[in-house]
Amino acid sequence: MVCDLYDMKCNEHREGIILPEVESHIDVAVALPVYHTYTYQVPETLIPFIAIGIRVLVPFGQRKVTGYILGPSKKTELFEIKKIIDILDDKPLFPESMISFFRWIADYYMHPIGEVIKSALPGGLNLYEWTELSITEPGRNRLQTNGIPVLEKKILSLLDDGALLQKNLKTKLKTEISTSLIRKMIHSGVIQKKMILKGNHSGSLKETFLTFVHSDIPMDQHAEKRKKILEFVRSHENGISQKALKGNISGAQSSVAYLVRKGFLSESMRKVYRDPLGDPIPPDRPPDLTKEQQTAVSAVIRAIGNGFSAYLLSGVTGSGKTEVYMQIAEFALKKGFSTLILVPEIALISQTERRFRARFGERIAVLHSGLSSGEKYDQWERILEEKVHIVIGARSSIFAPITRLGVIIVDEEHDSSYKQESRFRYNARDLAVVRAKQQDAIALLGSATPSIQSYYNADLKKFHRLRLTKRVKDRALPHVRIVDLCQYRDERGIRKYITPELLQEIKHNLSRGEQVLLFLNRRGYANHPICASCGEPMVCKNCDISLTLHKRINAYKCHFCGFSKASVSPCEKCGSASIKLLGMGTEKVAKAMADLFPKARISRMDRDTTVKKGSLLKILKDLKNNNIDILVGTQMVAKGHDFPNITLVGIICADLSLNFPDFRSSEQTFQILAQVAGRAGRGSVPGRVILQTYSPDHFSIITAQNQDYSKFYNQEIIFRRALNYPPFSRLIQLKISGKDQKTTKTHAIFTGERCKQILTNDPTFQNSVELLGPVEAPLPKISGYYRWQILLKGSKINLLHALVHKLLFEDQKVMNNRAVTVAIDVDPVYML
DNA sequence: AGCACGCCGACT
DNA sequence: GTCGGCGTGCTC
Repeated sequence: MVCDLYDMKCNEHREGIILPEVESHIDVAVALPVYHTYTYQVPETLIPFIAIGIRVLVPFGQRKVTGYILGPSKKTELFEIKKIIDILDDKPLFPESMISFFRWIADYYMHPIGEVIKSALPGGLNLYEWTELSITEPGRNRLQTNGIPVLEKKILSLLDDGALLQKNLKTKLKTEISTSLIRKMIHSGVIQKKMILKGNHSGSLKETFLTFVHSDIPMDQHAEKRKKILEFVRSHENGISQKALKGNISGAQSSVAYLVRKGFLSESMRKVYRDPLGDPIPPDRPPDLTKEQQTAVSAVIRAIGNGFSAYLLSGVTGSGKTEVYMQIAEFALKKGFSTLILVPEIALISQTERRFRARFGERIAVLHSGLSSGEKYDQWERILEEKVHIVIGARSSIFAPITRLGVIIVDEEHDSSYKQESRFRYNARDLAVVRAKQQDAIALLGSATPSIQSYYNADLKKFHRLRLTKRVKDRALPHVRIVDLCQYRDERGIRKYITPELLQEIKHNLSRGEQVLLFLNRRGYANHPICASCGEPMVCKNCDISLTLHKRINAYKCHFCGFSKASVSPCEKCGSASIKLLGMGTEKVAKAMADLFPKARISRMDRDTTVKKGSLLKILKDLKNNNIDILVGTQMVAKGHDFPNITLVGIICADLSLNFPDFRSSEQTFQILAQVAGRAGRGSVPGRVILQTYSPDHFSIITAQNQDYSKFYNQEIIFRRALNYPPFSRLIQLKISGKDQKTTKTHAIFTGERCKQILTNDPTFQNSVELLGPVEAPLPKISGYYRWQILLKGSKINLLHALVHKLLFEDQKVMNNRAVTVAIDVDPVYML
């Protein structure tokens, strides 16, 4: 039932998309958080119109909901089978081959299959039936009378302004309303309920197109303009959209209406694709490959079309991995296969995406979180109709509806943004391998700093290893100098971090007109404000986490929940107005640079300066055109950008991620340092890096100095083995959270007890599953929610699955608590 | 998720 | 007695 990642056996393919015509019973996954699928009957007349992957409207309990056809029903009839109400699509929304993928995901991540499919598809498509409440005539009369209960009066007056969905009424009232009161009011006739269907916002965008018919127009005072329009339309052989015409000839509206009415022009609706790509990018041509690149490319293209295999491409920063990807995609295209490229989720458009666009132009589809659901739907349709064969996008693109899949490429495979940390917790990097295996495709994971997990898989020969050890054009790796921050501990303020060594190198660069990149993985000005008189730290009221001062907006901000308060706020405890600003972020570093080098052009690149659409592109453009001398940034600067003019990278403080209470902190630190250092010297001038740290002897830092991945790996793997952490064990984390401190704690302890009971009572678990916790989470309160966690550790994932399965289905009390949520995180990444 | 049912304490 | 709050279970 449950499959081991990378070793799954659920690889069934069903052929053909039309269900057997004799079969009128279908298996449907409803788009709701329910774990089972349901059987429905299709009326004889509708049978020709159904297929796997088509959505249907079905009766479910008291209402109608959207469901997805998974296939013919195999269940025996032990219950009354209802009929489907409607068919919502005229063609499937995804190829049939994806059903087994969805099924696998639902099992592996223990998530309801309907929800899995729903989050895979572009949003806003589904129909649901909701209860709408409205006031009646007797209700209006009652509203005028005196002495009616407060709550009832509130409801009546809200509904008097217009009908409301029951669920919206609940949010508007703020206080919890009982279904009983509503029921009573319906019964007494002051309000009434009606079921209404809602949803389905997106779909194809259609525009009016005009085509030329003839031009024998009567000669009157409008003739000149009409002639002009006719000639313009005539010059467009395939017709022109009304929108484009209006853009070219002002005031064409009324004339067009006339010309259409009289038959000089003909009007038709055509599907148009909304273009999410924005600025055009100049095209490029494939360069000559290095020997190593050539080896990597040919290894992969030989394998395309010959069944599943997986590759790990480890190539140092600047070794030209993207070029390898592009040539593989080009070859796959020639062979008639599609390529899916996953890139880390970063602000709107990544360097990799831009380079693919430059090479392939309109032949690619992009999918990322910056698209509206309409734009996403258009891209989805282009892929589904096989109009494009290269798809590039972030995490959720792993669900792109590609039919003839040849290769799935995961760029920067170590990046944690492949892991989704909300509602449906999955890892797109892992799913890439699973999907490739199911569809007989190639999985290619690439990184300069591969995850320990993937490198270990290569050790186990699950992945073939491909290496790029040299930078392109024989460019040298940057020289990294480590500066021990301990010797500057007693300096005042910013001098603790802007060391003489760093200063000297910056001066050197500025004098030569070369660019500097300063990296600090923390945004804002000061991240640790404390009261100068009583020492109380300034914390967020929702999160129990230190607030960060942001000078630009003149306010303290919480980086977890977004809460903010004015920068003049006094101490909550003693009321003193004098606040000491300890700690520092990119804003403070940028200011220090401006003070030290008043003539230098300084820019900042972090989430605060890039939220506005286009602002990231502007920074990148300024860098490219040498309009920036010093760029200060967070980890955002380390992600896939190519800055050819940067020759000096200063890492202000390398220790920030080293002390996290997380078994992956060394790995994360090595990755970020090696990546940032790799930003230096990507042009013709060799790069230098100043790496400042309080732990100059830590192996993550020493190995990052030489970008020596295998040395890092060999040390880290010893720790993992000794402590039995992944990749030597598997983990499932139960994340328990609730608004009430006490009930959350109680439920966490209760859940822990249930786990312990199952483990001791069932002999299959003996000595093979380890229970750690329940404990309060390292960040015990975020956004007003108290957080606890339980970690399940074992050598076999199927035993961990079996345990959680028992919690899910045999003990309703654990998962069905209304006040406390227990989230299941299979292969957790973020464990704070 | 959303809805109904039914058990209980508080009130006429 | 009955109203309304809340926990529980079900949806083909």
